[in-house]
Amino acid sequence: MKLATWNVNSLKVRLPQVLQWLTDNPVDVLCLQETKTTDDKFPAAEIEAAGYQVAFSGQKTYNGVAILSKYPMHDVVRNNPLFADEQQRIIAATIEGVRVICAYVPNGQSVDSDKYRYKLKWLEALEQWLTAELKIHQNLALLGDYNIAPADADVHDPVLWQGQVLVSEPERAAFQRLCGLNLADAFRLFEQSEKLFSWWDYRQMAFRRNMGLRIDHILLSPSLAARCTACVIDKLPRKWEQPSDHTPVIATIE
DNA sequence: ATGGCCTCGGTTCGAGGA
Repeated sequence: MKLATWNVNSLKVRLPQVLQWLTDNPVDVLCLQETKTTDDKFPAAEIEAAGYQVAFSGQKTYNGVAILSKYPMHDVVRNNPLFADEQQRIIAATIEGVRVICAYVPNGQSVDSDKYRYKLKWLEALEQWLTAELKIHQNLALLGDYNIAPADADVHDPVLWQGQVLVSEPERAAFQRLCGLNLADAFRLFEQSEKLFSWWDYRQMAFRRNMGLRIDHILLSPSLAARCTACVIDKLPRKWEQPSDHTPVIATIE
């Protein structure tokens, strides 16, 4: 089973790329973030025509998440039941015995902002909900845009980024608390090259200069981590015309 | 160079992203 996550930065703009990517990478499950579209405008027919079932939770202009699956989805849940949130940032479904949670963690803007405090509260509530979910589901995968680079190895220039949003200690501590629920960062289960990232700013020719961060992650419960044989970042779509600033991450479960 | 880009909504700019 292959599980993937991709922040597409507008599904309306990126739908052709998503369909192309699925043709090239026929994963079983693809979690999308920043669909930026209301549910009535979601391109379900086009995705279904490509052989995927779809569950989505969107809003106008901002946020929005979706799960694309080759297999039926059960017990679909939108948002964290422990956290009242106007923003559509979570959708979950059980697929082939795996609880798949697709998350778009708030960006936080800057460490002194209200948005940052919202981010930390949001992550705390996510931890609480995951604790309950893990008691119910042995096989659980949390995929998405975490907007956190967990360690300096995930940052192109740790000195430049020190203390900044996406990298700050409270955010990293929140990420570690998720790992403390016995969730494993699939990417770090394997030996990886240095300076592999999942996001690059549109400005400053950041992609060409590999000025990136690894902020898109797949966390796996112990039973899934034991069956995980690979986790890779696919840089290719970042080289396409009019790309998302994020690129897909894929985990293989045997 | 305390900024550069992309998307959206909806107008010709501001908000938000990261």
